[in-house]
Amino acid sequence: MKTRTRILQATLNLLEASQGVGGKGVRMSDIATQAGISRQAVYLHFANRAELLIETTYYLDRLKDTEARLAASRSAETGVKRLNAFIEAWGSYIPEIYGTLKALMAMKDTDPEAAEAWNKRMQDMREGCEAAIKALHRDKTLSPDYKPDLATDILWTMLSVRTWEHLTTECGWPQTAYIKHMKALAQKVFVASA
Amino acid sequence: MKTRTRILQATLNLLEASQGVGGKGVRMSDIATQAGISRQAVYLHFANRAELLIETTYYLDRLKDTEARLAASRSAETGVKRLNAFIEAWGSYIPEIYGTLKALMAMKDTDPEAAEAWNKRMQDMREGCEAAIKALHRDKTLSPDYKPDLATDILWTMLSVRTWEHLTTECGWPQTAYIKHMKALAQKVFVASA
DNA sequence: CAATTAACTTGACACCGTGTCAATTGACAG
DNA sequence: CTGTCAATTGACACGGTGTCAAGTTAATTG
Repeated sequence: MKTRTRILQATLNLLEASQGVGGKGVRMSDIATQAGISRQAVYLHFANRAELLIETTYYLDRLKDTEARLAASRSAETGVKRLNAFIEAWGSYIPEIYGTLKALMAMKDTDPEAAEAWNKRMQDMREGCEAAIKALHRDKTLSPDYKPDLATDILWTMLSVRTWEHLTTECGWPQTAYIKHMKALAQKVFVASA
Repeated sequence: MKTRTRILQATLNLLEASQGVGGKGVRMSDIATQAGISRQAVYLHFANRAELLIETTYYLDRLKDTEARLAASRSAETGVKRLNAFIEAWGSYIPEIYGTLKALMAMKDTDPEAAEAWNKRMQDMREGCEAAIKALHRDKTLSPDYKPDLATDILWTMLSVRTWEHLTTECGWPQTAYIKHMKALAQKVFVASA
């Protein structure tokens, strides 16, 4: 296994682990140790912490095959099915990548590159929301209370990582409840009542 | 003006200002300079950065008279009015305290005392949500789709600082839109359709 | 008036984590 | 044998927090 990959994998392991327990920041030296190399050697592969974190998210995407997951929602026939499939896909994806996303979120406040990477990811996610809302709109099943743009903003916010974090961590919802209630809520809010 | 108060006021000014522009962390030395004293002197009044931040939030509460604001929602006759009054009161309060809350949020990830202070605040806020939902429940106007506990969780999440942050910063909603749409959304989700 | 006390100042320093640099080692390839 | 690549070691700068000791200043009090 290439050293670069070992570093990425080590980062992933540590972010995953620290998220559950202490939650305190994973250091470059921790990552190096876990990867079995010296701290300085990490910098032979990644310019800085921000770059490493960003590359780790790409590595994760490859591992989890993000694209394939979202394909399901794209092929749904009706707008309602598409909305549900998207919530299911994205909602199930969050817990798998949460550790890494959390580190990126923390970093975006101080590092402009991290902020950009984060924004790009969230913008991609927004497109998924927009597509689901537009599918409803074409089906004439979008609630007349909302124009597509507004509905997209609200859905995007509902499905944000922060919202997931709040419901599962602060409210203690199990993952299954999150998916279930989010689907129901989206239905109630966005789908025109028959 | 007592030095302690000057420090608190300086902290407030800087948090308010940095939130709008750079957003980068306000340092102890910045606060000291702004208060017109030496960096070390700050530690004569506050044990550490976390304590200073926490005390600053209390200072803010006193300045803004938080209690009085929430009184309005408590005196509403109907559940629906209470819900609206609470959204109005809390929703208008957030932008006034956002700078300070943001600093506290950032700190809670590393400092256990800050985490506790944050949780306490959010728990207080949750009580406001719970009271509004219970008022709906007593009026028999709570949507049959939700038990009070579940509705409280959802309202609490909807009105969280993170949600406000997302809608105003990421989606670019003006404050007026935030209040308007939150009221409408809460109505739609929680109030039983006549 | 002299002594004390509280609030603050200055300068120095330890600790941590990030990032950099120079010199060195070991392995493998032509 | 020589060059090169990947990694190692040790040292160091920087920024931010927090601590400590010694000195100043002004008000308080016997």
